[in-house]
This record gives sequence, C-alpha cells and structure tokens, in this order.
Amino acid sequence: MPELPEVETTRLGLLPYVQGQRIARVIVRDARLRWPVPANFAQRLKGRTVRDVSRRGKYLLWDCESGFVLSHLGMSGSLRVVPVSSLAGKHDHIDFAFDSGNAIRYTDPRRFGAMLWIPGRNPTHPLLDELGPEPLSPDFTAAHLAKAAHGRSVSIKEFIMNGRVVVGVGNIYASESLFLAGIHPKRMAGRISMSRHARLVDAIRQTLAKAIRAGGSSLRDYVQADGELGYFQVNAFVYDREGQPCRRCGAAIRVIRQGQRSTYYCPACQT
DNA sequence: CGAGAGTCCTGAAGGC
DNA sequence: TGCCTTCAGGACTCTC
Repeated sequence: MPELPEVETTRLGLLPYVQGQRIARVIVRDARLRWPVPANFAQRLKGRTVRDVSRRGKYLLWDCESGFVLSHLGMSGSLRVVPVSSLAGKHDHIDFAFDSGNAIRYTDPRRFGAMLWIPGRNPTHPLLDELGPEPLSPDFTAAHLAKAAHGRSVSIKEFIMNGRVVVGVGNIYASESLFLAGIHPKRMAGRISMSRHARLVDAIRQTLAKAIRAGGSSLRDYVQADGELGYFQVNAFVYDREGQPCRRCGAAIRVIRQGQRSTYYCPACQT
C-alpha cells in the first residue's frame, strides 16, 4: 500500500527512465480505475517528451509539455520499468512506451488508483486544490497543526490521516508516528497541547524520512520502479504487531478500529 | 461546517 | 483444485 515514502521512491526510481525521454505510444488496456482514464489519454501523450516528474502528497505529476499526467497509486498500484515488448499480465492496465525501448507499466489489481490528464502548462486540479502542507516542508509546523485542530473532536489518528491537514500520512505511518510522539491515537485533535503538536510534527517527519531512506516500506503489493521487490517494513514499532511486546517497554501492543481502519498502539507508552 | 459511514476492487487468509 | 466470510487499503462521496 503505497504511502508517501513509496510514492517518492517510485518517483525517484522512475525519473532516470523518463526524464527527457519521448513517449512513442501509450497503451490503455483497462480504463476502469478510480475514475475512468480519459478517452483521449493515449492520444494526448503520443510523441510528447517527459520533462519532469514531481510529487504532491501521494500524487505524481508528469510534466509532458502540452499537459500533465496526474497519477495516484491508490492502494495496490505500482509503476515499474519493463522492456517495451514484455507481455502484459492480468492487472497491467497501462503502458507508457518510450523511444528508448523502455516502458513504464502501471499495474493495479484493485484499480483504486488514478491516471488523469491535465491539459495546459498549469498543473491545477480539484484533487490538488485542498491539500495540506507537505510533511517534510517548512510549512508543516506545530502551529499549523494546532490551528487546524482547533475545535475538532475527531481523534488525532484520523486527523493526521486527513489530506487537508497534512498530506501523505497513511494508515501505517499514522500509527508509527503517534507511537514515536507518545500520543494515544484516540485523543481528541482539539485537545492536544502545543508541545505535543511539536512532538507529533517531529515524529511524522522522522517516520516518513526514515521510510524514504529505506526505499519505502510495504506489506504486500508494492514493487519499486526498477522492478525490485520493495522493502518490507519489518521494523515497525506497533503496526501489525497486536499482542507482541512493545519494543520500548514490553507491554502488549493493542489494536483498535478507528474510522473503519486498524490502529496499533502501545497502551503504556502512548497517553 | 464537521463527523461518520459507505464506496470502489481484488486477493489473501482463515474458518468450517 | 472447496466454499464462504472477513479483511486490507486511499480517499472521495454521501448523509445527517
């Protein structure tokens, strides 16, 4: 399940294969993603050169001269480099074939991802309009969190997973970040002290930066852009460790449901 | 406005 | 070659 570190790892893995490369053709085998792939998608991209690939939250923006590809990996999506002629499997929905002989292949068994086209030289889109700050940018501060949390009764765990608050914090890293910050996941967002917000900002930054350094983590579906298997997150403090001893204090890790998601935490370390 | 539930989809895992 | 249920996940969309 790609979270921000996986998306960033994908971007970095992809870049050497696509930057400055001309797209020979695009093959859309199945347009039924989160939203339908636009009918003119392949036509718009044919013959274009990819200038750059940037990231906003978990979205990737491919600068393709006359417009931008806006892509999201959803839950099970991946982008890998394959030879242009390689046979497509059941869930290989889109190929971007380059003059170089390489193709970027979008695979997504669950089809929760997206592949959209933004015409023109201005990469604006409703999906990007309301997004919060990048967690690794200077805009992500305790003051920002505190202001956004003011008066909110939602749990802090669900709060930090809201892309309007801060982008890129998915289910795994939300649990991990709250553990690092020593904050109980059920605590109300609007009742968090400024010093705790500061700890949380640091914890989210550390958690994401560490995962990016490790090349992204994954449990099942993620494959790195170069085709190598992604790293498994074997060193999680709490995620998917129900009943196992806390790595810090030894107490049994607990799991609860919040907003139809599993949250893992240490009942002793997190208050 | 916010909170919470529902929704898309496939495959893995577990119970029987 | 077993069938059925549950779960996983991002994040938009709907209802209250």
